[in-house]
Amino acid sequence: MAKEEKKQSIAAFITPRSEDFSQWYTDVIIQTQLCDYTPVRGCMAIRPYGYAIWERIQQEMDSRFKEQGVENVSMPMLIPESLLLKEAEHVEGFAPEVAWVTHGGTEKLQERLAVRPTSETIFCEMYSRWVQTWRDLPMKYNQWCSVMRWEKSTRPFLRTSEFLWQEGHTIHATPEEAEEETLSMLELYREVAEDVLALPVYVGRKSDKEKFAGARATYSMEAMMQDGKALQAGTSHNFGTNFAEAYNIQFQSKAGKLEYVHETSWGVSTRLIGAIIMTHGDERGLRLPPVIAPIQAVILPIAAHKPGVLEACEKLNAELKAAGIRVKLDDRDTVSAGFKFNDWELKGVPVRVEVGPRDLENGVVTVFRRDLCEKVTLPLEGLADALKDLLAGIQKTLYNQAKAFRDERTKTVSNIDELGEQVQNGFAKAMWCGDQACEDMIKEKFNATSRNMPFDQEAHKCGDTCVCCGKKADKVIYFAKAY
RNA sequence: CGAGGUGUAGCGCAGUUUGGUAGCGCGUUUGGUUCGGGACCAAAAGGUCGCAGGUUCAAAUCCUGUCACCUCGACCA
Repeated sequence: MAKEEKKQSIAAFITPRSEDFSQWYTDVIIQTQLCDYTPVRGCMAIRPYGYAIWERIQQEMDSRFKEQGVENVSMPMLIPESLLLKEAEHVEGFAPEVAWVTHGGTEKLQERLAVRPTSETIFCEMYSRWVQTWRDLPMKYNQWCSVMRWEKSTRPFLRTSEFLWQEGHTIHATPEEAEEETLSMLELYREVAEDVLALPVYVGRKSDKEKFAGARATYSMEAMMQDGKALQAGTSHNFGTNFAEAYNIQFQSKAGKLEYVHETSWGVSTRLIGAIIMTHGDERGLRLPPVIAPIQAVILPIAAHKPGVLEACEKLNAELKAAGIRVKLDDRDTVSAGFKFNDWELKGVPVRVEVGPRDLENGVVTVFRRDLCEKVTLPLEGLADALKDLLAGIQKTLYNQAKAFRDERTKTVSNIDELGEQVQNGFAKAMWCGDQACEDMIKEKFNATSRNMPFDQEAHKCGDTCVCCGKKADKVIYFAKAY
């Protein structure tokens, strides 16, 4: 009976995922100390454990950017109103969510300054000064920074007023190069999402309705959360010469002619952390993919007061560290082993290595893998190599589980009723005529939006009439409710 | 911006209907016993009840206003 009570109190730490997904998410992020609410409306504080995940994502992304010849820069946080206003579509898209600086100290400013919601405009302005000739091209710059958008409703990591991200901005001499850049950055994002974050994604092109304000074409990767809703996890835009014309970014070509540059931009944000939580988390809390887990393995001394236990743990700690595993020895003597088990499971550490007197007698350790919540016994000898294999296996398992879930919840639909039903549950793959009126109606009826159109349309073709209006249709597209 | 909800100790809440000494659980601190799945005992610290005004002998409680946050919409990179 006492046991039952205890069980209930443990369960009470997190709202069951099955009961209330939204509350589960909030409970998990707060209790794992990834972030916290602040006195600033819609803005969160990212705590050390959450920021460590972001740093891992940054490292993985940044090294790949650099391999692609992208260089990092830093642009001002404030953008003069006149500069922001130069490209009409862009302004219209962002105006409702811009925060303004109106005063410097006690003096009212001559011209308001926008807190950047994104930095296309300032990059354009600077590119127009920096580029002269075709020999200067391409220019491929990126910045890691925060931006601010005055969102009406916010959720930690998924949509906050201020958020951390990277924004890459490139300019090219030809449309072909710009398109190639746009697609190769999307591919880079897909690779990081799937191989590093274990997030299966659908990549494809956005409809005109859903594309970025001022873009000729927008491509995205879309992940499915455990409630069946879509999360746009990264975007890559091809602006053509749209911004170049508005901001007068010209260069002299080989033929001696003045031409506009072809421009791209692409970004991912701390939203990816939200995606990891909502994709891999379970009833016990987080499950972090080993590649980005700040702590990959935690060593837990059992009966630490018994002779030899702590020493063995310290030795193992040094060995695993030397082998390149991000390991932590939890030698707190203020909490029980049972508490630590739950604590590290909540925090999603991929493996836990238990070292107790009984293990040491037999020259083994007890290893718990967080993905399957299973315990296995491994020999102490050569443990580092065994753990590396195990971590690789966990990475794969998390990806496979997420992919199986997504695939199961993605269904081809052929009429509006089927679509309406399917988007309650997951992604609907359908044929679409290309008319925005159909997207509007689907949004109106089911609160679902088009996500993107797969690149290999022929391979995904699933009919020839529009899911909404029934007219002739030649586009395959995914619909879903989205975050 | 619309609908609903919540503001009382670090956290979670009761108390508000019917005004009358500020409560409970968890956590924290100290000491002791424990230690292979969220330990136990004892003692202690901690709150101008979101904020402002009003009614009253007396307000966490009633009235007016206001702010913040949460959920669901609407809006949206």
